Amino acid sequence: MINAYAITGPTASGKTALGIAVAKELGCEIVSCDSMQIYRYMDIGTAKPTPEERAEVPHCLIDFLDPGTPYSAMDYVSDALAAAKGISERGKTPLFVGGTGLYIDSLIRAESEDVPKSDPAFKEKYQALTLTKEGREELYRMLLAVDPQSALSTHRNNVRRVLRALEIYETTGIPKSVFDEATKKPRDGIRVKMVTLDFSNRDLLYSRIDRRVDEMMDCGLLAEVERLYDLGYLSQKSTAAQAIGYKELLGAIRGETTVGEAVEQLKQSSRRYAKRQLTWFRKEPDAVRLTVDTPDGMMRPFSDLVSECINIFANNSLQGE
RNA sequence: GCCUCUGUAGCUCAGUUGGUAGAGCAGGGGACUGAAAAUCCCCGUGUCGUUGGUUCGAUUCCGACCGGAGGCA
Repeated sequence: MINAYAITGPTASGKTALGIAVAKELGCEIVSCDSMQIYRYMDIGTAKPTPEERAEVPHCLIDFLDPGTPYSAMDYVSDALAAAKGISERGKTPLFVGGTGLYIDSLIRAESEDVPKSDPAFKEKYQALTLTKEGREELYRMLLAVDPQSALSTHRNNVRRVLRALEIYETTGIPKSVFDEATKKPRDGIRVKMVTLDFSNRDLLYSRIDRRVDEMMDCGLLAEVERLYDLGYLSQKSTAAQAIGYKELLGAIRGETTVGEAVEQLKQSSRRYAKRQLTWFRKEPDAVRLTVDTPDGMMRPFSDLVSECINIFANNSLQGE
């Protein structure tokens, strides 16, 4: 049994600094849980921990792929489990830090064996149908016919999910809803105590996001995006091209918008992303919520957050144990 | 000082031939297991600037006042 900790929360909530401080106190090594920090060259825009920060505490699952290399939640699970195992065997505790909710959940919850990999060729096959409303309706009807349970829990407009469910049925003959049953249980072999950072005052979160974007621009985000563009990493299908910050500034580099407009869009995309993250983490059944701000709209003292987080991790009488 | 235009949701504006109002954006809520920083769903009550008048009834018509923009002096 691997015992591990996790710190999650929306972008700009202070996960990175808190994680490092807690890791130093508790003798942890950090396993990143971020779908974009895995890529090299995307440093400023992903708010990747700096080399100095990474020198303080070992980090893994950062900076190990070229942008555009396909990577999935299941790739993350196997990489993260391997990393956690290694840390655990060295007598340390893995501390997962990051904001990619799907990755964390996939790691924590059980998975069904035999779920087929996602195959790009399958998407190609139905590409034409996804382009029209009639085609999308047809895809949905196909799913309804073979896997009504998944169809009913998936909106007909959500083409990605409809396609994925269809793919699973076509390749296995078994409805996706059957495989999904397995994910309701916790994963064997690992137990994760999770703290999610939360704000009582969202205006504070949003002003932190706005300020951080300005700081990223001051640190040369535009040049970073230009470099990725020149290296050819921001093509249509690339993961990097869908990353917040990169996709907005790409428009400015191409002359479609001004840099000022792109920065405003970037801020807004980040705010919306943070909101989605809050929605996700709010629903984590066993996570302990750590409110990082005070009622009058200030961040709580960092040392208080560190000690409170440590207390939560050290407390063995959590629910379900 | 006079004239014209204008004041409706956080913002930009529609609209009501008089029966207390609706779009876009912003914002809020939610879903989510092999693309997830992705993808998708749901949500619009606001002293219709203030105050008198006409009217069964005014946000709508009339007057005055207050704020804003422009023009003439």
